[in-house]
Amino acid sequence: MRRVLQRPFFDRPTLVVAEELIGKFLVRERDGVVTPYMLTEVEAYDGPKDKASHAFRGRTPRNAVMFGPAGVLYVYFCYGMHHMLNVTTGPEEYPAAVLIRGVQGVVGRGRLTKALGITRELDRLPATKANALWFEDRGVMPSRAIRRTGRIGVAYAGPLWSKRRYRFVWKD
DNA sequence: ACGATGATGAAC
DNA sequence: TTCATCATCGTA
Repeated sequence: MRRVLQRPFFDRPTLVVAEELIGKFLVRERDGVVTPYMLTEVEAYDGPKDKASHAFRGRTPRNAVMFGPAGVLYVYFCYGMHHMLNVTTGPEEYPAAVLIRGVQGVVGRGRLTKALGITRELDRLPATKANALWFEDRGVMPSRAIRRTGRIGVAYAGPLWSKRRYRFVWKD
């Protein structure tokens, strides 16, 4: 079984998409080489009231893609040296996305994008076509023991938002 | 614990 | 046009 995840998968509540992405595969094609990576760590950024989300202060040129349709890549540059990879979720006009924090063998968002060669060239590209970067269901059963924790690196948003268990990690 | 390093967005 | 901030990481 090998199925490219389509818009209906992403066009659901962000927390549902985030949890279900664990155990799915992020597939990267570079120079004709296709490499699958099983997703092990993600975070949800959910709606205009989420103080930790880029969308909290409304639509800007950078975050506009979060307000668009689901299943689109959102890649941005942070701390002057790291690229962050997200995929948009939920209906149009509702700003939400899932941050990809780790895959099997590569932990950490900055490291992940560096290892897979992900830059803003991929920003705003659809994640639903088998081209450059996409997601697949390869039939791996999601672990029943997915761990849920607060999100990392968002203390500035205050305890209410940083402690919400919007982070999903494969049980290992 | 802290510096690197630059895009971003808000203020002026 | 400035300026503080930042969904981080490596070194100490």
